[in-house]
Amino acid sequence: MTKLANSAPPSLSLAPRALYEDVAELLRQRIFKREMEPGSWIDELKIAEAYGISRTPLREALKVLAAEGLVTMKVRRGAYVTEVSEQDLSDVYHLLSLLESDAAGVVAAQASDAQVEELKALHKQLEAAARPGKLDRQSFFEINERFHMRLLAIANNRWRDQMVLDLRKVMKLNRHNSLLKSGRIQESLAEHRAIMEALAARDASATVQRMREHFRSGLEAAA
Amino acid sequence: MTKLANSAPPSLSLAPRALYEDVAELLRQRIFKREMEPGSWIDELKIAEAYGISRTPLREALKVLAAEGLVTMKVRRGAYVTEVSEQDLSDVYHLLSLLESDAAGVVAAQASDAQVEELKALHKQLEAAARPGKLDRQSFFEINERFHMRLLAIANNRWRDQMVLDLRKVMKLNRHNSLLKSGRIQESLAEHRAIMEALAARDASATVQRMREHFRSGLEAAA
DNA sequence: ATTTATAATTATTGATTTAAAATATTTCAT
DNA sequence: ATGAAATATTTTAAATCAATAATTATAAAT
Repeated sequence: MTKLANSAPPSLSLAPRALYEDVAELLRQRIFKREMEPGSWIDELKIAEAYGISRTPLREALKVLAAEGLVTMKVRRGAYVTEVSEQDLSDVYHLLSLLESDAAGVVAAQASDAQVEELKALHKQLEAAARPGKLDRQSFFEINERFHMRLLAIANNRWRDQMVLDLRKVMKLNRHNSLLKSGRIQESLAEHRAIMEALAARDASATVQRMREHFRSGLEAAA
Repeated sequence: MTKLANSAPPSLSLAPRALYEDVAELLRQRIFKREMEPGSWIDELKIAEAYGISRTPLREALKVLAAEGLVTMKVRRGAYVTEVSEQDLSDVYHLLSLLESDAAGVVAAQASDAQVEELKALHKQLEAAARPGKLDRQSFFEINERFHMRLLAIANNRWRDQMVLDLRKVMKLNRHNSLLKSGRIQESLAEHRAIMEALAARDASATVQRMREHFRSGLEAAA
């Protein structure tokens, strides 16, 4: 059984977290791993007992997950892992595309030269990871993820960051959750290249457009 | 003192709500009315006592408000009403503009004729409420709100709905929260007219564009 | 005999109370 | 005036109590 009690000396931990935060993170991971399946009810008593905690922090954690959309609460019935329909998936993907494309436009328009250089460097790593004959899928996915996250950070809107984070969590509820199919790495790279070009040219509307297409391709590939 | 206990017969209430939901709504309203000011700490004991409830449902309510961005939680320090900076306000407004404009585009492209007629009818009411000499500000604001909400509903993306709802709540934290200044009702009406035209013509990109401009004008007027 | 409806039981969530841990404040000594 | 220790306040967690929904069993009717 997973040990949950904060056994580390509290004085040493710089950013102490409340128990309900830990529980929320633990449940998140279990949900993503499909150890808890969409549609299945969450038995408070059982889980609290399994983790050796009381129901109070667990219930608070469930409220947090409900706000993220990962679980759904029914009054007097409890919480169950949210089921996402194909429609939901498409809707969420649409919003991710909208938000991240907008972020890309903001970056093209307002980022410092140093920040654009930073993205260029990440893109270069991406090219390297996808070099024909030396393709490293794992690296490619990781760097791709970093690129998107760094772009968002540079766009500098904490409210959007939070929304994108939550939406990505919902996407993870789906079996075919990857935003990037392994079959189309070269296509994806080409799209990234186009985005990078527009970004370097400080052409905001072109950047937005190309990021949208990047997402559109991703969805079609997933369907 | 506000009475909180669900004294109504449970069997009669069609959608029974948990106590923490009621508490969350109550706190929301108090925050919006500035009875609780941004930056001020929330004393769990005092509030629980004042409402005649225990701290547990109050704490669960605070988790919900935290997810909405209305309160901020600090470990071992408790919760305080979120302070929104000018930057935050501008960021949130930007996202509202992005999301609602996108929704307008979706409606232009996919709504049924009946749904467009519905919006036309609302717009007609708006025109009536703003008729020179017979201007009814209160009505205008209400109908305007209904129009935007109906548009969102027709766009039919529950995830976006939720995000817009939360963002609007954050906007309300600000003193100058109105998305529509009373000084520019005629301008606002003209913008609405332009949106309605593009919508009726089923011109999605024009609809998006004009909704964006509508929001842009709103922000400039607020600054 | 089978199916449906109703009543009683059981299990689970919702809320309160109580106990423990951490932080902030105050007071006293240097 | 500054710093340390003690006190008080406040949050966090656990345990207890209450209310509601789900289930099962029983009985009646077709």
